[in-house]
Amino acid sequence: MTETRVTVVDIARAVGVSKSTVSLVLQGSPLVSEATRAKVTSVMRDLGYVYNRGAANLRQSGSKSGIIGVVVNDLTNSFFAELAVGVDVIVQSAGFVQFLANTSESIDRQREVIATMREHGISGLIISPARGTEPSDFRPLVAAGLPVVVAVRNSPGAKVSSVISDNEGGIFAGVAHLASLGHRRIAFLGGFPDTAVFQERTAGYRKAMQANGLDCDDGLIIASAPSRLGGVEAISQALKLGDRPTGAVCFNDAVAFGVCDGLRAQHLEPGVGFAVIGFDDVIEARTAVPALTTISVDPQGIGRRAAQLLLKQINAGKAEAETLISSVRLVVRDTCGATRAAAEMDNVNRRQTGS
Amino acid sequence: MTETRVTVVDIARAVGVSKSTVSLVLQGSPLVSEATRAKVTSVMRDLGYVYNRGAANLRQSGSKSGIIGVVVNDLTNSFFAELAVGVDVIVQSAGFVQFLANTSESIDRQREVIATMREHGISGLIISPARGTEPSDFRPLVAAGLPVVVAVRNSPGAKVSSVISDNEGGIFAGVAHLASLGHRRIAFLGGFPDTAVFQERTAGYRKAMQANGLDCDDGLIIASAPSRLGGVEAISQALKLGDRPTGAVCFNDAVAFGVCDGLRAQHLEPGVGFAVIGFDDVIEARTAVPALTTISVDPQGIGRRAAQLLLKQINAGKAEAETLISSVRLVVRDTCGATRAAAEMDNVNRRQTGS
DNA sequence: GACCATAATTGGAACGATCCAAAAATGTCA
DNA sequence: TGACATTTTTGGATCGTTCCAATTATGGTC
Repeated sequence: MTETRVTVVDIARAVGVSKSTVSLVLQGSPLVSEATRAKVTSVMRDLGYVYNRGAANLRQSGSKSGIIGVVVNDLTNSFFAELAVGVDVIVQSAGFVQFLANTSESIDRQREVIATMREHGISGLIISPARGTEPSDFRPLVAAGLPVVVAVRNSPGAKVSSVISDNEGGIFAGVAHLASLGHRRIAFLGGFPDTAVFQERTAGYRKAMQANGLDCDDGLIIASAPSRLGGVEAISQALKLGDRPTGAVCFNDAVAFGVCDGLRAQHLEPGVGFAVIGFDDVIEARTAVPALTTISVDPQGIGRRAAQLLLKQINAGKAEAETLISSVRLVVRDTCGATRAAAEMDNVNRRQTGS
Repeated sequence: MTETRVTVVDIARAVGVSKSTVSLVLQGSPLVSEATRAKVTSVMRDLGYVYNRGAANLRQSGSKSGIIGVVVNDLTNSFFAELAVGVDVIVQSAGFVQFLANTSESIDRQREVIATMREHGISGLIISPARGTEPSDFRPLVAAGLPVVVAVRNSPGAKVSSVISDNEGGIFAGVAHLASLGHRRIAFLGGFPDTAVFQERTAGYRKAMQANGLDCDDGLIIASAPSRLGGVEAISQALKLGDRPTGAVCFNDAVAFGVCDGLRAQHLEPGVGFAVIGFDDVIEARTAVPALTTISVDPQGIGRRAAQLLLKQINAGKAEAETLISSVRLVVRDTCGATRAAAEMDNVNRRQTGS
């Protein structure tokens, strides 16, 4: 029920020094004698003093508030939750705090959230932009000299740093794997074509098809919502093609799961009649049946690297826009047919019943 | 590259009014004329003005900073990620922002994080305390008049509000379900006994055993780490008992998955030779094979209610400590044997091969 | 046009810290 | 002891906003 909060002046009065001295203690200045420092800190503890950072960075020029804004588009997606944790690890150990907000893919909410963060004087921003974010949306931020790092979703054209995963390389590896298993007609399923991630992944697809001497028919690229439902739609469309594909790399794991659902509806078993590869390696990929072959990315690592990059820029005052590409790796499980082929070799009689 | 930030005085000068008038516009005061309001807002936009909230709540007595601190013990656990999202939904729609931090179950980190949040003048705190948090840890917070809501993990003895799930009722329902399937020896597996959650869940277990006329032998309660590994250990211990249990309710889903692993190691199939019920209903519970029967809680709902409770307290100035209990429900899937019993009835020949 | 009520505007003093130049205390040495 | 260097300490002034009392503009009425 202490109505009045304790300030430096209260401390100063109690100790018998000036507020300037207390301030110096607060900043750990070497100018203050050991004796007074001890007295001051002791009294601070006794009176239950809490530092008022708002008042502090009012005086301190610029915004060294020590707050890092983190904006993600979907925190319920464990991919982004991991990302946020990665950021937090670095940010906390650097003595900063994290301001986390969720946009739920809403541009409006994203705008509001960024505005509020700026009002609170964030020292930097890490953002996984909502779909439809324009490069120009970052303009006022960089103009104000605010360090910004874009994570996961690239924003070409915006003059900001970014940390993304190796979308092209990942899909390339997936396609190459299917080709090595003997597939000739390989589809790319899912994703919105108006996103940078889609562009990068289909680029990897095209390169891999060519590199493996396969026919790169654009009809084999079927866009859809990047969701389970989108996957169902994409595969049903793919199976209607004249020269049916025998396998597919998918935009992400959600699409891949949808593709598996769609295959079963057509009495095809993923990994037997049709090979499926996802992207992300979400938790369920491991535990699903059949387990999903997928491209594994390290969201926490991306978060950590984004945070490091941002801190570097904050300390450097103003650095060049820089792009980091986080490597990915193919995790072979059951839906691509590779393990199954080996198992069948082993015992022909297993698992006769479908459903 | 605009070195000097734009302030109300700049706006005032540009428009030709006093800073006080600009301030009134900022607060949406009805005292200012429509004409000037329009001019001011327009100039604010032109000059790219950003409101300095720090300076504002320096003047505004007390801390109506508009920041809600949220502390969770493990954000990588989707349960807590969902909780944070639930909080965010309410908090954002009320015009507040969320300050999210992760403690990774570290008391030290929790202390640091709370201290930093206070320095930034949070208006309230929602916390899922790290293991080992003492009720006395909340003392200075409530003493300072800071509204606090404890979520998920109760902290009996601390004079703070809390939102928890119906641990007792959930376990009661699980035990009752197993009893209705004919089980007589039912174990409770996993969890640290020194936590409030454990106490509540075992209380539900004991009540249900008695209510169903079953022998409530304390030897059937086997504690362990609340993890997959802990589950493996707990079940191996349970199977060594003289009068072996035929089913178990587990502390949480992670333990339940571990129990399934342990059963298979003993050539028992979950849901056939032994019934298993989890708690939480994490995402993997649905997709695992066999799918986990579990007590479903609604973490996002808990988050929302915690946020609502906190906002109520913030607005009310100072309210009584209040406890909300979020209801749970039993989700019957495969590991309890109920669906299997039905399926066997249907077709005796299905699924002969294990593993 | 004088009067009044109401509407709109305005300086200056806060808020709680930091910063700076300058003062006071302390130590050193001839 | 005095002169000087060095270590500690200290009053304002300041950051960008809100608050308050006081001032000025506006409109209506007789």
